[in-house]
Amino acid sequence: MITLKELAKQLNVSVSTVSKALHDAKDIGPDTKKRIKEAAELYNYKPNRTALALKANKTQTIGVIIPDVLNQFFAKVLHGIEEYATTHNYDTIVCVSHDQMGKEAKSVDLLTQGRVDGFIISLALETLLNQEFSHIESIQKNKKKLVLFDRTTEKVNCDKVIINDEKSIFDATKVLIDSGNRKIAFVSNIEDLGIGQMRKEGYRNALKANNIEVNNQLEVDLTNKENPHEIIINFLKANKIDAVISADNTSGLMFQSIVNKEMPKVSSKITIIGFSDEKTAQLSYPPMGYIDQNAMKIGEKSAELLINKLESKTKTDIRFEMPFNINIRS
Amino acid sequence: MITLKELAKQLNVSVSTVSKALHDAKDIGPDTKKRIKEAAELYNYKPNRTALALKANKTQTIGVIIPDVLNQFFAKVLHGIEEYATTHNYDTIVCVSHDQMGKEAKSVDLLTQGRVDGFIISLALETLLNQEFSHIESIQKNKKKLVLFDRTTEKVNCDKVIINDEKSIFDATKVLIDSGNRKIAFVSNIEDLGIGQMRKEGYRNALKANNIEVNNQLEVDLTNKENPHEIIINFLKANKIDAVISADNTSGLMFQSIVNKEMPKVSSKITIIGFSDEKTAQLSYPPMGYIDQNAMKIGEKSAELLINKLESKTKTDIRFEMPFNINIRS
DNA sequence: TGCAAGTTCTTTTAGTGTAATCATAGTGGA
DNA sequence: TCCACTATGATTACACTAAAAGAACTTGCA
Repeated sequence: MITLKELAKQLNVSVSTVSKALHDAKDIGPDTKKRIKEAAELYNYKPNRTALALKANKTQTIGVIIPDVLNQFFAKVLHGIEEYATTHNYDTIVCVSHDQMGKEAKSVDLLTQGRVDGFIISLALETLLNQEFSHIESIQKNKKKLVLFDRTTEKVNCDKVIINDEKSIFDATKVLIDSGNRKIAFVSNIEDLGIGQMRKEGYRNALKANNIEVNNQLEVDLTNKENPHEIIINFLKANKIDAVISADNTSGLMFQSIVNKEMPKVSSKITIIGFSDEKTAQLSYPPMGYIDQNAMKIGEKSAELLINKLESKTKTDIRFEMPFNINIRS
Repeated sequence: MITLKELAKQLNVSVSTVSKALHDAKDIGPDTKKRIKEAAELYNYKPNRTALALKANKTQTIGVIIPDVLNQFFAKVLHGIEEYATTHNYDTIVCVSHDQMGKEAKSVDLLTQGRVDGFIISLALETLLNQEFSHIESIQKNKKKLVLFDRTTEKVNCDKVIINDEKSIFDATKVLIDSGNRKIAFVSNIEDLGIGQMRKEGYRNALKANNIEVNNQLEVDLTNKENPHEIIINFLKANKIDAVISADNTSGLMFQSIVNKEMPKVSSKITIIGFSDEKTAQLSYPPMGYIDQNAMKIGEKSAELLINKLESKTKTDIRFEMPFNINIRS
């Protein structure tokens, strides 16, 4: 952790000579330059990033605020952000809002004070319920850049990376219908989220579009339930189903395990699709179908949009809709 | 983002007066103090953290380097770190090593240059294989503090938070034996990790300690296998088992789903224990037993150790062994 | 030969936001 | 009048970069 000053002293030149030499300025003599560079190498000199940040008023750091790191979706997005940021020479500071507006606002506040250049945020549930965005708007007031993803709002103008939740479930349901399934159950443990509602809409709309009656007997709500297994078992006893759509990334797994146990003879014939990925889908047997939201790409895209704004490569706000893939076992 | 200077100009006083007033220095007149504080409130003045960092040579930031964010264990540890750090007024910069030594070293290098005060690291697989720790040692050379967790090494002296992998599996296996199980299978998809080996040792030692013959026919290796389902199915056909121990946090789930399908009549009688948590265990039916490593607490403890060092509350290196809990369905 | 102009290298200065130390002006009491 | 005290201001340092200034030297031309 040697500084320019110390290096200069060692070499008996001024601080600025060292600085210039290391920046390959043309007005420094070739031998001086060489001498200085060698010394810098020797002492492993690296400019202090804090000092650079202060001088340039640019921290090369992105603030990420997500509702939850334990959720696979957000973890994957974070992963994508981290990867893109690192390769573009930015650091990533992570804050978790726990879906609480207060924590979200506090994180924004803390990071705004010269800590980060911009934010990538997926809004807390509470923020969306209250429709209270003043803390988010303060980001822009303070001239920081902002990208929202997944949990966004129309009330704030900024870059956004969104997912067409309605369409993804619509399409998945249609796939099931097209393969001849009629009695399609809908399981969800995120009925309390807006995206949960939109996904349910997608399911219902797909049924309607194919002249299948919507029957809320087939909609299984596991949200915050104590006894999900019992609910599913009772449901299976009461209803004969062809296929299952899961609105989240875990209840499909649970469903499959129970179907296997309770109705092993037909379980292979019941197709289950959830929001998941290759690896997780493999955990169920037979492997679940899954809607891949490309979570990592969402992270990468968000970071890309933000960094482009920070480096003035784009001026206008971009609304990017991430495409999704539907994979089912054949 | 108003600065002291601007505030001073507004109020027609000097910068230092404002600074002092806001710090409640006793040598500032009460009405001046009040006037300044009101203005600071009005303009929402907050000291610039970068400037503070430069001045105090303290960033109030922790660098966390983990092999993978998508792994539930590391995500939980990160969560614990973030939580403890936030409540103690530290930010958390996250880097992912992807188990590559090069990335780990680069992250260390980048963050060492005045970016963070200390590190919390779980070593990359490659680092452990190569037994090459110079980049880790450089942290201490640069007077930064260091805490290692889970994937640690005896070759570096620092605070450590460790898990007794051997004992956790040993105890879990013993629980199974004590309930009368004899043919206990061992499944793992982390045979390539040191902890995977230690866990297998724990399993074997428990068998030996209870006079049960170790039979490597019962040890199922799924590490990096293309067709894990097939392997498990074949295994089940060839061996009649009483119980299963999983060395990782996913293969147990897969096993349960397959057992349900292939042998529904006895599947309830086959107890499966893996490394997991309440919520994940619930995804299998019947719910898996699980060894809870208290991952979040590992994160909290690591952050606590680091921050205590940073704030000179402790001097000596601490080696903390995190206790674990074994939960099985009754 | 002498000196201006130009070239090459190096140093000085300024500035980023903050806080601690040091300095100064003004007031009131002895 | 002078000291002590109060209130405020100026300076410095943190590590760095960029712009401007300065010094030393060479070149070119009368």
